[in-house]
Amino acid sequence: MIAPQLLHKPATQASAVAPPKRPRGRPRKTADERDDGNRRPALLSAAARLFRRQGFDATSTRDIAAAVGMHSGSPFYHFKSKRALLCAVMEEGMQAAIARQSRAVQEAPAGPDQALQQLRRLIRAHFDTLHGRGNDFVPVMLYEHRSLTELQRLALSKLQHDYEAAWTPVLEALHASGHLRAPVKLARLLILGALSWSVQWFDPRKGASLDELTDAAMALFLKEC
Amino acid sequence: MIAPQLLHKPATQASAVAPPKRPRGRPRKTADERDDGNRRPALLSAAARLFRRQGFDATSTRDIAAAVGMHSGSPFYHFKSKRALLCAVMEEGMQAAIARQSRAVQEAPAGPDQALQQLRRLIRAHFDTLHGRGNDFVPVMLYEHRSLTELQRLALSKLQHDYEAAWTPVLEALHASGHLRAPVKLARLLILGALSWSVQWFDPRKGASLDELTDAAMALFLKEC
DNA sequence: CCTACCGATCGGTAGG
DNA sequence: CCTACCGATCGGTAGG
Repeated sequence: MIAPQLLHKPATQASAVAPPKRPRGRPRKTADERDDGNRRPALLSAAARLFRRQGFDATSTRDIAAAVGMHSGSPFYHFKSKRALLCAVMEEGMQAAIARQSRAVQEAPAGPDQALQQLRRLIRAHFDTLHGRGNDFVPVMLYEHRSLTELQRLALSKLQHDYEAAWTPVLEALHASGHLRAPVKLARLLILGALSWSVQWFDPRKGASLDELTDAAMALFLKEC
Repeated sequence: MIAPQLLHKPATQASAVAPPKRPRGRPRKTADERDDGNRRPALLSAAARLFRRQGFDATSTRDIAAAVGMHSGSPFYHFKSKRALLCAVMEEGMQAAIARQSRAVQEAPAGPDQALQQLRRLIRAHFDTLHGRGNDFVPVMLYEHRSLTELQRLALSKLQHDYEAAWTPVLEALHASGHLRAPVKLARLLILGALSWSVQWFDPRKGASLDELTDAAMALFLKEC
């Protein structure tokens, strides 16, 4: 019989540098039950931040390990390759972006200018995805798409399609009402490009705010009517 | 004693692999007179193509050397580092782009809608710079800006500024005439982004042509009036 | 521009 | 998740 208090971690512990002691006791059966399972999100976040700042090739797996207090070989316990880690970052980012996007669109109030409000919310949600605090996952995808294998690209293309698909009905409505003159398909590509390119120049600490950016984008793409 | 013929290479020789014989005769004095002086443009073109396709980090200097039939150390005879080669590619690309752009703007006929025609030509010239045959230099700049040193970025920023500056008076005229509603500075950033992002999705072999793309962009950004 | 080479770094792994 | 390590690759250089 094991004393109950031995099943608990010590209260004080240098959590960032020293590896936490493994909890002992009953055997762990599923991956979710493992204590080290919760290092995976930290690994993903650190990788996203470093990949965004330095690029995929310029970031070593040793950099990533060090950023979360691991030793050089340990990331490969969680991900079978550096590329798999990159792909996981992108998938995580796209899932969060899709969730954020559909939340935003659903909040748009019904009314005569509903499509306009929906577009505004899509644009604003996109900027949040790119420039929100800690949102490095999707910018990594925009930059490092080329570093994936063909198979990984295929896995991601469904998520990308879902993300972009949300724009089509809104743009079609705006085209029908005369707010948008360009062909819908090209308009979608150009609009998403205009917004996404902001990762190259937008600095949250100076210049326009995300709200002002959203206003400017709306004014640029839409006719008054 | 060694038979003289053993000192000569065999007469038949695969020319792509074997290095060409040096011309003999009078000594060469200036760099321009050297036979190898004309290998530099080939090196730049090969580097641009490979950097665009594979990325800067994923392309080795050995890849580049092989693409022009050199041996692995020889590119460093022409460029003092891999980064210097990258920077030269970008400078070359920006100079060509600026020349192409000012040619295009000057061709615009005077008239009541001159600013409209100038914007159309700016857009079309930008697409040519990104998607014209052999125009890999500027796309490399858009992708690999991060791989430069701080000093190199500084050297390039003047060229970039000159390129972007050409858009401002045109956009200001269109703003004044009511064709453009968004603030000029943000409009310029968003427009250039929309166009530049096309390196991610445009395929000259299918879908819209560059002329159709230009039409769509004009329709997207401008009001009828 | 070639030959021959170096030092450093990197992704990844075996075994515990 | 750590320890200890490997094979491969890479940018760059000395000397000719």
